Amino acid sequence: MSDLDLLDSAPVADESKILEGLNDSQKEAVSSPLCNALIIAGAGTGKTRVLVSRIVYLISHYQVKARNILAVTFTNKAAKEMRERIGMYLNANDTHHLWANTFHSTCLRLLRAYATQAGLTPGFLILDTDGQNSLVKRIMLDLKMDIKEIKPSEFASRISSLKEKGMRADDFQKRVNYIKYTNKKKSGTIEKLALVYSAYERICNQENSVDFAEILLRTVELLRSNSAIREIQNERFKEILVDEFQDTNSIQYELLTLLAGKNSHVMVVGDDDQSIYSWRGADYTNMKKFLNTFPDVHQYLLSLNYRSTQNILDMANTLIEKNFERVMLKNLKGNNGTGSLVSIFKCANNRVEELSVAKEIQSLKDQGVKLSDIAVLYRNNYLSFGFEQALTKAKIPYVIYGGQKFFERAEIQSALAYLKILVNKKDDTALLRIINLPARKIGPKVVESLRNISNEHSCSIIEAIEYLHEYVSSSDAAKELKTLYSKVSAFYNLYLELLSKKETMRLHEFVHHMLTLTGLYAFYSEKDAKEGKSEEDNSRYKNLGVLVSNVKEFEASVDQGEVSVDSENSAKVEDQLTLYLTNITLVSGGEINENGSAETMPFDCVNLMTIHASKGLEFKYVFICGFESEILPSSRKSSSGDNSLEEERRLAYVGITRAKEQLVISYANARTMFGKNEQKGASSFINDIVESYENSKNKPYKIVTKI
DNA sequence: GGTATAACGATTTTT
DNA sequence: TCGTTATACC
Repeated sequence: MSDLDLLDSAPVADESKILEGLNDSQKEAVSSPLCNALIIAGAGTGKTRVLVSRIVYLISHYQVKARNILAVTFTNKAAKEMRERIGMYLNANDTHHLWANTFHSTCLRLLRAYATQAGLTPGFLILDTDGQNSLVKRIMLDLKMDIKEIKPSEFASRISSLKEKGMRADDFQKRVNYIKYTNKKKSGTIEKLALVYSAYERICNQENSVDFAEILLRTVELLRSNSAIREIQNERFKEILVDEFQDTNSIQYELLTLLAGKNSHVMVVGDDDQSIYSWRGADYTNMKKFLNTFPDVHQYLLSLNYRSTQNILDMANTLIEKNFERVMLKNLKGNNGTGSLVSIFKCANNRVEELSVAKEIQSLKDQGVKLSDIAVLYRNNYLSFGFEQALTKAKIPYVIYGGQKFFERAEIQSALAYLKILVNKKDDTALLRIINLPARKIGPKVVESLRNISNEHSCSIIEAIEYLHEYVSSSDAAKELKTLYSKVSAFYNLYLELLSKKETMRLHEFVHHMLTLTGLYAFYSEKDAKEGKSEEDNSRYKNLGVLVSNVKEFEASVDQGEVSVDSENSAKVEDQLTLYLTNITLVSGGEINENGSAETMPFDCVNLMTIHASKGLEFKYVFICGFESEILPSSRKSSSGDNSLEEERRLAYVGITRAKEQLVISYANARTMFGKNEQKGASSFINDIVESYENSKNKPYKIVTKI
């Protein structure tokens, strides 16, 4: 046993303290024996607290070593929160050894450690959604497909969901052949998809890049096929905990079965009533599956709600009762008293709705309510516009969650593309983005010739240029190739210079240098000027500067050891730039402020967001707007799941259960949308609730008419 | 290689 | 309605 291991097993917090303040059912779950367990945790019932306490309990009571525990979440935000909360109980060493991460970073860590065995070249990069779309587009154009008929993004997302079902391109091709054989018609689209998928798979391999779904699928395949590696993980992960289990898809489920060994235990926490991502592949029936397939699953139910008043919970309970496909029926009980009645604003039209909500917020503000305690939620992003206007008019500050993300901006993506080709010269997707940006007279003709060479030699475009360079320096080179090289030589020299400079300076200095040398700074500041953008207001030039700051901040956090450079299994020390690029595609935390750090609002303001984005959050005052037919439930039929009505109901349920003290539900009888005037009226969900309380004297709501 | 014009299409979103 | 995007055309 090493010194580290001794430290590792030292008890950290005393047991009574961990269980202190928990209610009986929470205590039961936290102190569960070492076994497989399913915790069904209703909204606001302290699910994260139970998970955190359980981990601490495993270490202090069962003497499980921190390094033998794996906690998995869906979002980085949730992972970060969990690590922070656990960190308050554990010593630094335990916290360091514990794996508390998203599914994707967990898998990525394994893939980095076993890159070769997984069929990857170390240093592979992650292809984000934009990159994926542009690659699919490139493929479809090459295959002479009509990208108007089928949008590349449509195929891209279908490829992702195939991967999430564990289906590879050749599996899919076989299935398509079978369908073609049995059902002669209507196979056109899927035949095309099969072609695109197989080309996509091939190019990703060539370019040494993996998309999000690939990270999971490759890990599953690695563990499936390599029993030695699988056994190491089984040995290591004795206790596995999963948050938001209702959001797992089939590949994630399989991953869990592969990570858990015969002697491991899996504890999953979830709420089927809050499953709102099935359109993205999430399958809450995994909860039932878990119960039926894992051995001896203990079940725990948390239904005491610490968040909301009983009136709010009654609304939620009444609504969700209409769902038939629930895994576990639960009725949320609160301990915060009855509270005030839920208001249903019945508005003449959307303008009235917007003004009424703004007016109500104004009066809360006048009562001294903190604006950050207020949220305006809506089903669709485009509904935010009217509320923005009304709030602006009333001079009430607000933030919108989930606008355009910093790293998705064109200028940032271009800068990153330059960085990517320096780390991974096989990344043609990145190269094609910037080979002629800023313009350097490398048009489609030149690019085509380069791609012909790269196809011939089955190498990347940069490698093709390298090859050209060598060939041209030899005496009797063909004339066409000489002229071709002369057109790209300036770019090639730039590439070489960047490559060598990269090694001589600090990363953020290098990025700054790169932006100057490539001419991106000049290019974008000119563009800003042309469009009359003031230097300050979100100019692209400024954003490039923010990128440099962000890199600087990243460097500082690496120095402080905050970013885990995995020391176990893999002895390889990652290139810092690779690490940065991976980090921002996988862990980019949304908005970034002018200092390059994760954004927190410096002043008090109202929160505007979709109901989806509000999951996991809570606010004292919540307005759910546009609670109308065709909007909620949405009139659009989902492509895959046919239970869309139940999912929409769960979505409304999630919205309602965000509110702690006061809830306003509003709808408009008439709405101008996309220039057209439409009559909509109350959501069927409102009608259902009203009907349920028809003969009741104790209605949890009141209807307020606004004209 | 940049600009004008037409055409399109518009749930939800994390990794 | 409004923003993005592909295409045609200098």
